Amino acid sequence: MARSAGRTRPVIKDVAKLAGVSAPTVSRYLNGTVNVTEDKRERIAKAIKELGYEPSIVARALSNREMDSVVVFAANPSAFSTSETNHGVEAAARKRRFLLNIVSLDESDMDSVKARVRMGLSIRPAGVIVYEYDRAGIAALEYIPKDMPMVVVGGSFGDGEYQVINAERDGGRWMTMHLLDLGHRTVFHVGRPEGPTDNTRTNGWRDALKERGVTAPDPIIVPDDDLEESVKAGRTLGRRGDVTAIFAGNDETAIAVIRGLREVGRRVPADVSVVGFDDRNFGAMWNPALTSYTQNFLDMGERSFRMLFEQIQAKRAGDDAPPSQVEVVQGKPCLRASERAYGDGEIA
Amino acid sequence: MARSAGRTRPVIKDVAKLAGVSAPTVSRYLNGTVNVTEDKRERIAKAIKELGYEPSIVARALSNREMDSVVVFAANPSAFSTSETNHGVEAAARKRRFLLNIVSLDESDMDSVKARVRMGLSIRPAGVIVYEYDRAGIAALEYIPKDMPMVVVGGSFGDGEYQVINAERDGGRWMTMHLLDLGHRTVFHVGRPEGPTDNTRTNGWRDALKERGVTAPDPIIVPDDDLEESVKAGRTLGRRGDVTAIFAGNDETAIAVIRGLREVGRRVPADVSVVGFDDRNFGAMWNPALTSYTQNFLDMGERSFRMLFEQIQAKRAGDDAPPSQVEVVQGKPCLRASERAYGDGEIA
DNA sequence: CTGAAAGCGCTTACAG
DNA sequence: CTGAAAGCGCTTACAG
Repeated sequence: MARSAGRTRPVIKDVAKLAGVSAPTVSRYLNGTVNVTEDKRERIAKAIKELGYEPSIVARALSNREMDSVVVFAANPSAFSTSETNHGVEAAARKRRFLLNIVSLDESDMDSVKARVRMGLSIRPAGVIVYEYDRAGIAALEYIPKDMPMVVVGGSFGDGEYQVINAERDGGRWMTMHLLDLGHRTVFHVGRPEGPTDNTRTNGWRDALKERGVTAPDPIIVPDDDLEESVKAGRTLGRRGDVTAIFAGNDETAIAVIRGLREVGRRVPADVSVVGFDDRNFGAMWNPALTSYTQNFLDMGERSFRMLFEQIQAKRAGDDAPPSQVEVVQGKPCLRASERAYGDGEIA
Repeated sequence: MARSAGRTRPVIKDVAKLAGVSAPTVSRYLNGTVNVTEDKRERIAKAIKELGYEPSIVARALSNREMDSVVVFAANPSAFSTSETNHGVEAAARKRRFLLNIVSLDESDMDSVKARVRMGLSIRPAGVIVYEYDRAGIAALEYIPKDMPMVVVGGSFGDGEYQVINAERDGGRWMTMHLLDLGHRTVFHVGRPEGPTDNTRTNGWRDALKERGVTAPDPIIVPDDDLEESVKAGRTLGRRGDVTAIFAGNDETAIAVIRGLREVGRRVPADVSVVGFDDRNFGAMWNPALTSYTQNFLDMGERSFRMLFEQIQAKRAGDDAPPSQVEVVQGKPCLRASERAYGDGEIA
């Protein structure tokens, strides 16, 4: 547990003195705003190295009225999707020497959203990223000044200007199509509450059925974290003769549904095909190994920062904002053993 | 997607003018460093409210040479333990109006540790929290100045001054004891690579066996994320006649071990008891429902910040640093159905 | 191309 | 208790 000795950090003036130039010249060298003659460049570089100088990002921020920092506003901060996206943002930000601030939002405390956003903005970040999967994220938008570079992650294809969307809806559509392609007449759905955006798995399921011209059965919506309800949904569906394929809103739900199905004597996948979503929670080791769909949140995070950075650069250069854009980050299916073609049942 | 209009924020001078006092007086009111007369207090409070004034944390930071911010250094940023601890830190920090910066470390890129730490320190945070579960975390310590308030999370009971430790080792000991209490002669272990601290599950397993005077069998260490190896370990152990109880280093491993055991014809828990750790990944829905051990990372995060804040306050007040301390955050066992008393096998 | 001056928005001695 | 002044460490017009 060695700790280095605490000596006071050198400042720009120290560098200037050692290099025999003025502080503004060092500043210009650092920021590349104006040309600095070659010999001075060299002396400055040498001085910086010798002193181990690192510019104060705080002083720079006060001067620039803006900090080289992004703040991420996210409800549900300990979800895998959130932390993995954060990680991607941080990695991309670090390359530009931007710091990441995390401000959590709380779905169950909507009153605090405004205060939290203001607190996050109090460092005057260069830009913000809002995870718009839920009401808190959407509420946050209202408090973010219009001229602040911003990108919205994960939400709807609404009227936002800069968005990075994940394949929630596309994925749901894909999984449902897959089941339909296997010959199932229709696909039932056990999903989670939908939230405020339309980029949802459940909508993807609806899309697929609609495209194939089959009427969507009523979806069964189970509260988050209530596995017992999902087991019950499995039993309910298992007792019906016409259920041969189920798209579950996530892997936990799928596994609970399978349990319910078995409790009423249905085999998976022999009698009923069940697929999940997220590819988390160890579905690959399940019996049968669970077919699922995985998303690339790391990539989403990186792309979000890059999209934000374009806006920041344009703003700093005094240019027009880049054209608005929506990037869709595709996930991919993980085909395993929990589903099968319709009619193959007797073989199992 | 409403965005509020961007007007420029009021500064301390605006408040001073409106309240009919000087800026330093507003500052004193805000920081409570010196008494301000009642009538002025009221006028200032009114002006702040009227203008919607929020102090610039950046300007304050430049003046104080310190920002109201904590930086967390953590490798493995998308792990549940990390993000949940972060969440706790953030929640506690927010109460003190501190911001949270996240800087990820990378186990596979030890060369970057120094640069990342320096970058994190470049905002001059009031304190830092280092997650010391791995080599990168430990390496980071070296670059943090001695006079910087710091708390170390999760690591060993080493020579650190301020530590918040989770129940890795205690938990491992508890689970092993539990199996021993059920009458098993010994407990085998399939664990993950141990890392650099001694606060590990595997050490807890050793502790328990030692306390009971039983010689520890060789542990089987499987690489992270290599489930096949764990399945293999299950097969290997299953072929031996003397294996009746296994403590797995986490739930994934436990489930893979169970699979291996079954492949060679052993029943769980009838023939072999298996327990996991972490209580993640849906072990409760497994068949048999997996006995495991859960930790409170949220609480760890909150405690870490509070411990840090004590140091920060002392430093700012010019007082001596608080006495060094180690807080151990206990987890708790989740007893389910994957283990049973030794000798009950024939009943199953 | 480069330096002296002023300013970003606070806080902290220093007088009163 | 309170105000005028100076300073935190940068950057950006403004002259040269």
